Amino acid sequence: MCTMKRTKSSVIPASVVRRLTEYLAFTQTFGNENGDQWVSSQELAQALGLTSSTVRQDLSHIDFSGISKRGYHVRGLLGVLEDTLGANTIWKVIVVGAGNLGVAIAQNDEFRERGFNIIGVFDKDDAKVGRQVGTLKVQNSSAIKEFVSEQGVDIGIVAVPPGAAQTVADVLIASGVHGILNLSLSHIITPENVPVIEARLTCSLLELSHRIKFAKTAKRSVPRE
Amino acid sequence: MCTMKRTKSSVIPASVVRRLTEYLAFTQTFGNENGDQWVSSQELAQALGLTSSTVRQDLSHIDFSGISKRGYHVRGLLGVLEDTLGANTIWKVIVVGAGNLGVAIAQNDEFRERGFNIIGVFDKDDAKVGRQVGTLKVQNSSAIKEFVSEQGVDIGIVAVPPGAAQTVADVLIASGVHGILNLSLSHIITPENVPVIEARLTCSLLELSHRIKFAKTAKRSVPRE
DNA sequence: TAGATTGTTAATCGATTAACAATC
DNA sequence: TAGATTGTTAATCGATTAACAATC
Repeated sequence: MCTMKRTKSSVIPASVVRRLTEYLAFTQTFGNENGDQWVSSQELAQALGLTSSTVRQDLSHIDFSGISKRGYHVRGLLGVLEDTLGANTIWKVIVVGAGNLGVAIAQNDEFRERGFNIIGVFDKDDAKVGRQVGTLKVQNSSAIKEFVSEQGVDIGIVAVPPGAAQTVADVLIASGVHGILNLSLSHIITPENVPVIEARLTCSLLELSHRIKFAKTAKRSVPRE
Repeated sequence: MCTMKRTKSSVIPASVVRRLTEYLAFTQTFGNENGDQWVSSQELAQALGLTSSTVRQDLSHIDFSGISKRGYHVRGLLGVLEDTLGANTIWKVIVVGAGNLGVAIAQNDEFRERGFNIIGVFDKDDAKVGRQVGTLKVQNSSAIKEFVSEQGVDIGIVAVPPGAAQTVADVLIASGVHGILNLSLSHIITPENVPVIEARLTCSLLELSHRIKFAKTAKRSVPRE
């Protein structure tokens, strides 16, 4: 199913990778909805609020060619995007922090369906340890290290209160995870070989809050073609 | 409590606003932890993986001055950041989509504590309508418009399946919300006067997945001073 | 063939960093 | 005073957009 193509140039800029995830999401629904074989840079741009130029630049980073006058073959594009983003890889994931958010993440089937297989939930609060979360039981945070190395956990999701985030991240890194998704309010610093993605809802809400407050003076950055 | 200062230049770039939210988060815990009166651009930079130059540039966008040899007064900085980000404003928020994620968001006390007051949860699935979510009952999506205009809802959080996201957004916009937080997989297009922030966990996980897969060739972008 | 759309180069724009005078 | 740290200007770097030859 997944051809062993590699990306053309070795490093794809983060800004481009972020948009690749959007192209993937769009292409997936696009294919389903109207069985179209082809999608143009123009169409992609319009759907995602970009210029067609940006789309073509972005897609030039992956090892896949469009065809003049037609555009990009939808299923082919889908396949290459999946390869590039690791969307067809099964990852072993644990969640640290069994608060509201952590529990919700752990129970969310969507992640599993997309290959992010949550196989453990941890909390340092004894009152939460042992609780059932979907098919899993909350384990004590002291067990993280052993669990990660025994199970070969790839990704740690950090969903703890701000003060504890860096400490938890340090444990995860020492335990051997390959990447971290940070949902906690405070920034996490990791060594070069452990990428971290910050996905903090409160920060996003504050950004929105600012934009609303100063909406009159703000200019949008979404071009229409 | 909130001095009526305004930002210096009318528009703060989105990249800067995003970091302001991080400065805020850091400053809040920094103040609490070690009662320090002053924080330098150097310290902020180190904590957040930036250069001190970036920090000073960023802070030059807000109407607040540091003092040579000492840095920035922590409480003062905190106040101005809160003003700029609207962190001391109470917003009325509704959640559309009562799936796992939507329900988790609605029940998460942290948002309420930070001024994002969730006063309604909606779903178009009759099976979910009427269910209790914390102190709220899930309402039918058909009631969104009336609810938004009557209650003066400011922010709509979209947590529905990808196909439905734009439709839901359109209803929210027509109903008069001032901003949208999009948690659904697909991109949302809004008119200029309704800012939208994309906060999609699956996209973040895919970004992480890519970075892990191609870690050897990737360069980190977090400078150390 | 003629027209549309790609891939790519060059131009523009914006964001980050370096450097340093001002100042506490 | 001497030294440290700000605020700001200028330089660099990277990302986006425009333009157009190649091509299907």
